[in-house]
Amino acid sequence: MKIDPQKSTDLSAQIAQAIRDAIVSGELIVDERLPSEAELADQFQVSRPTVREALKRLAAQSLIRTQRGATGGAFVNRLSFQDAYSQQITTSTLLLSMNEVSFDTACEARYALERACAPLSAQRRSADHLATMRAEIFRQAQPGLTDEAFCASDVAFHRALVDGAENPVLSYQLAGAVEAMQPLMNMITFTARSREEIIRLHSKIADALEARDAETVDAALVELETYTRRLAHDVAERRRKPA
Amino acid sequence: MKIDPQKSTDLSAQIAQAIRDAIVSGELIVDERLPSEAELADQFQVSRPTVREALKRLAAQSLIRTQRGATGGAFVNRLSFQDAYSQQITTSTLLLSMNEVSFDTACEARYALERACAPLSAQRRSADHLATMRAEIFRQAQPGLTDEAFCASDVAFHRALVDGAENPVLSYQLAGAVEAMQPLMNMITFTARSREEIIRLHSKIADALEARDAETVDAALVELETYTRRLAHDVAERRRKPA
DNA sequence: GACTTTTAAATGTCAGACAAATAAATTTTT
DNA sequence: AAAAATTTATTTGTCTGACATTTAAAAGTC
Repeated sequence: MKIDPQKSTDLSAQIAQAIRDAIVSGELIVDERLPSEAELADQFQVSRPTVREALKRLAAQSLIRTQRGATGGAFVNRLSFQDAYSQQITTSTLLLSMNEVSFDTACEARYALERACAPLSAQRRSADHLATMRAEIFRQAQPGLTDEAFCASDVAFHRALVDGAENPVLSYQLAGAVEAMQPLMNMITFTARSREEIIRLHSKIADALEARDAETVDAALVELETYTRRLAHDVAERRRKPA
Repeated sequence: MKIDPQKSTDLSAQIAQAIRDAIVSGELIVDERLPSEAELADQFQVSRPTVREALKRLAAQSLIRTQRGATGGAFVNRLSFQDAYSQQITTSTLLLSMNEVSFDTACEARYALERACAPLSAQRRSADHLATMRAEIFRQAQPGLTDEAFCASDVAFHRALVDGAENPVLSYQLAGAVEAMQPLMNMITFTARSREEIIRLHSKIADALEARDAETVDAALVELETYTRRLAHDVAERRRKPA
């Protein structure tokens, strides 16, 4: 691991990259302890604060974890699906909120991906997944539910659908697509009528999954996508020329 | 923005989280300048190195960028699709390499997602996308191509397929799935015979996309998935009881 | 007015120190 | 001898203060 002191970028960024490369390439393996901050400072010929800045960069990506004390230090972290999930959700959410991505574009991507899970989910969903979906449908039918709570339940429903495919990689990839839509969905006001329709489609999906009927799940997802986009479109219309 | 000095976690982590929350919630908007490090140190009642560690954490996630000089400082960064891509690829790659994800699982996820793009790509692909795909197919047919180069070209081919859907959100989500497979694919030795078969299927995909025939694209992708999994399976077999 | 120089403000880096946590080694007590 | 308490060494976490470097604006000069 070497750094180029001539380079224009920050030393801490260079050091972080050097260590990151070592991890990605397998030179440093999971749970391996890195040299102490003092030793790293020596190796890279920089001060300890600079090394620490580099380590914090890596910690922010969950690539390392640190422990204090006699046997402490920085250790290569096994990136858990959980950590990967939350990073993906943060990144996806920010990406959508900062780049004027149209609702249609995001919605299209989300449903395209979700439909990719549907056949697998129809094949493999457990009773547990089904129970989660039914429970969320029940919650969505409660009167007096806020729009935010309705959206959150919607996300939980769709996550159960995705998780039903029993493929952790797929669940991970979808987490961003589904959760990042929530802020966009929150702009929609769900009337009693529209909630009813959504619940109807959710039920249709749950029923079809129970029957392991992939085609009907797909059809219901298409319907749901169309309906959601219509709702968003109406909101946009009403905002353009209000009452 | 407040932090709790009682909390057990690092001060720099708490400060980073406080600022991150402010960005995600929209309290801090794109291109807005954060207070200087000295001012932040004052506000949070910590020292400047601690503030700097927090800022480096945020920089590692591309949430802020820093500039030196008189009008410099830390600015809220507009998360570009490019930045989001690379983060996703790094995370996905590490996730797969560190968690003993089976080739089958990763492969299934990848092709499920890719097939989700196929209909859109058949509808919208430009001549440019097609040209890229043809060029990569041509490259793949070159004799003397290393396995790594063949894999890289394979990735480029599939990226063109995904990009053909003309949905940046979809491209972003797929980037991880497609690129993260590359290290796994690199474990396969591509014989002349297997390359021939892959090229045949790639050509079939390109032809179908040219004809805007979504169904054939889908069928070819299924074939390709099956074939790829068979190849990986054979490698695993051969490794278990060698020659 | 155009060019050069100065200045001020900000980040980048360094050195050295102390605090706090933690496990191992040592000592004391039972 | 075993158990408990204490000490010690190591490492990260944090602070202070300083200087270097970069950069744009302000001041000065022709």
